[in-house]
Amino acid sequence: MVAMYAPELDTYSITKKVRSVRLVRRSVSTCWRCLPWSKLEPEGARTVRDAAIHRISLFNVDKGSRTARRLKAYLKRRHSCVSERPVLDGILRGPDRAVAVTVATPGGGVLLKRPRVVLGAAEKEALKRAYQERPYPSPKTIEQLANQLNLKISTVINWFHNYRSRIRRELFIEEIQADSGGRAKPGEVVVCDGTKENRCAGTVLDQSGRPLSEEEGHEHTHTHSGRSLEFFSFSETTAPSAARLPSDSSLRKMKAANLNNIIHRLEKEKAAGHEDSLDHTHTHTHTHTHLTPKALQPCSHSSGKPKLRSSGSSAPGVCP
DNA sequence: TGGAAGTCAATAGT
DNA sequence: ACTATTGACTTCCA
Repeated sequence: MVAMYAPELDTYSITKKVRSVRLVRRSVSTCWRCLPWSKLEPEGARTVRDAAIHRISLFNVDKGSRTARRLKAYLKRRHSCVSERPVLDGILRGPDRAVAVTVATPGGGVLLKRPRVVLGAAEKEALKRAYQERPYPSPKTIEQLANQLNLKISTVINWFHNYRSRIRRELFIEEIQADSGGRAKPGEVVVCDGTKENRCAGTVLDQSGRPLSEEEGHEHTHTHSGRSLEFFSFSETTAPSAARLPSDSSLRKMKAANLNNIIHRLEKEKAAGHEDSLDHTHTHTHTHTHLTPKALQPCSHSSGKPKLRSSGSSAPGVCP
């Protein structure tokens, strides 16, 4: 029910207003009152569009309310606008309450279905290689990547965000499993790809699951390459569920406890002089085991063009 | 301001 | 029809 998501939405008045001008033949109450938010398409969207076109005051909700924000996000996600001034900007404008639905252009703004960007295999490969080079690319690098791949900058940014997030999530699951099964040595993690397509790209992560940037790798490596790095193999049983992980506080607590455990162990190892015996010849595929928070900050400068390779990979940390 | 975390939804795969 | 994947988005935080 919409009410579950937007309890303050005045569906009755919406129905009344829309019906009163006979904009839609279909039952508006069906559109707004009996369907979950996710099922508003196409009726819900049409209703919004119709209302927008005819300048109907549609939503009697606070502009900053969750309903308003959710509606805006919903529309923004699912529609684009051919108006000169986006419909979205107008929908939630107005005084704090009684937000009016308006349309900027004569003839009515038309909400069009926004096509989903589907990255091609070559683009994904290039992005992954760029990620291996620099998990935290600078804005300049992102721009260059976007240009080279003919993508929007926001798409590249989103891709890196999502990619890091999903790698972290999978890592977390593996660490939880490792903790219970004693299989892996957390903190010394070379995570494979994080996607179904290529699970072995060899990304180096820090103790919190954050991949190091290229610079960080150079600056903070050479410390524990003598250790045996654990290559996680993402199990088919856990990976799919990763996208639907519970997000409750217990999970956070588990993660925090796990990370504390990792840090504690690493510090003990360091105190025991493990680092003295480390091989310093390896490159940034291996990460420092005791990175300071500062060292974990993303680099702020660009190292130039991302090194995109068309085939094969000599990128560091890549699994054979 | 940028990153993490969480969420939504389009699309592909089964 | 259902599920998994993944691009895009939001909020929160340092």
